[in-house]
Amino acid sequence: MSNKKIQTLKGFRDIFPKEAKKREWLRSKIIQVFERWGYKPFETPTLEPLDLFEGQIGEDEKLFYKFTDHGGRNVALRYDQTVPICRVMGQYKGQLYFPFKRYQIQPAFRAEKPQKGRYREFLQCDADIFGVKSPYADAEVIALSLDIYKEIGFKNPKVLINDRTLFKDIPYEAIVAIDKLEKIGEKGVIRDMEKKDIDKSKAQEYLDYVANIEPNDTIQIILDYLESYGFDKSWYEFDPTIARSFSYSDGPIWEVKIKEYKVGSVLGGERFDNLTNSISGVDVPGTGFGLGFDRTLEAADQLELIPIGDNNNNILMSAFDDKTLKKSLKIVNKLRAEGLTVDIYPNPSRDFKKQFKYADKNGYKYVIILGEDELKNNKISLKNMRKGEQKLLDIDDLLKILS
RNA sequence: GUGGAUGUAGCUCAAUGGUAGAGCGCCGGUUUGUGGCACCGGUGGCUGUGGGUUCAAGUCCCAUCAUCCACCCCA
Repeated sequence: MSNKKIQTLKGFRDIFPKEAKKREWLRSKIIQVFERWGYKPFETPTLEPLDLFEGQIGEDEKLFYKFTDHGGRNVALRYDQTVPICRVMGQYKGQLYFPFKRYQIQPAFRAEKPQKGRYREFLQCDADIFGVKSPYADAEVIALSLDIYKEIGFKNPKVLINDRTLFKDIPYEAIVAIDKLEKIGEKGVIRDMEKKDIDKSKAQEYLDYVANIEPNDTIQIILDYLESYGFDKSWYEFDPTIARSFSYSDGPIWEVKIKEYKVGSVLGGERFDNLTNSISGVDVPGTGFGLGFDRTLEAADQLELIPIGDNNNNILMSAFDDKTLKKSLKIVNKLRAEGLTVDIYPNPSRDFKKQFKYADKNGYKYVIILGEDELKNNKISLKNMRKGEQKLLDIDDLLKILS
């Protein structure tokens, strides 16, 4: 094997047609729901000044894809969509009318070690409401979170909801540890806290405190909202142990999990009233979520929710030689105008073997043969690849049969 | 960043330290205008890379790179 072989970078993927089709399906489902809820599409640049992200997202700056551009500026690839959209909120303040609802579907880049359900370039679908402090805004985006999973076809999605204000007296390190309760258990959480120099007794105290937290008014409003909207009770739950260790979240926080998908949560959301201010000095409250497209896709795929796109009605027009091709093109044009999918073999050859094989490999149902004989008689032959039958037809009959 | 597993043909994998193989794929033929099935034939490799041990290394040792998994963190 040559050592000159160039391959995709770690954590980056090539997406083949079969996979791309699935992604297309899911993407359109998600957009459909966003649009139905009145959210408007938005896009931000792939590259931003490094300063935008640094300091806003956790303390671990190593995860940024950053470099110096040709003008000597420190730049970073889009790390998430929340921070850039907050930049937008500040930058265009006078031009925006609130409440402002937008959705955004773009790749994000994180230089993490890849593993299952985790890539260095991954697609995120964000939706946020800006300019509304009320918990009803949180309730809306949480309901939206669930509605998307409903629309995709999941039977057991569940949104776990909590409020960061309930944790006001607990240090950040403890919150991070408690967030892992479900995964590592009580003992694990306490061990984790001890590692971060929290007293064992203090750790236990925090844990007990969290276990006994009662839902506050905000949570209650959200839960009522979800119930009124008509979601099944098993689809949402107050969970004081979810913590989403985002440094910028400061109100309701939530994540969506899929019962059968063990990799992790597929969506995470939070209120971030101070983020816009800390980026641009302008006060704009916000709340919303980031949906992990790749994980959602994996989960949907695992549960076989994605319809298998078939080429059942797809057609291959064979190509015989220069003369017949002229006529073939006219026919192909007509068929496509009827909305049919017609592939034409891109290399005319009297040897049809390859062309039929090509049709078979691509799962096409029909092959139209227009060779010397057909041209002479002003007809075409239509072969049904499933049945193996072949008929000699007039052009008009062909149109009738196929459309 | 930490820990573990694995790197052999295009793919999935074999090969007690002793001549590198199979299945699938691909190409050709049985069919010079017909795929999928069947049969026949063929193409295929510096065993990830670099060192070391040995008469002899795909196999043992070290390093390095890559992939996967877990942790960390997150989607």
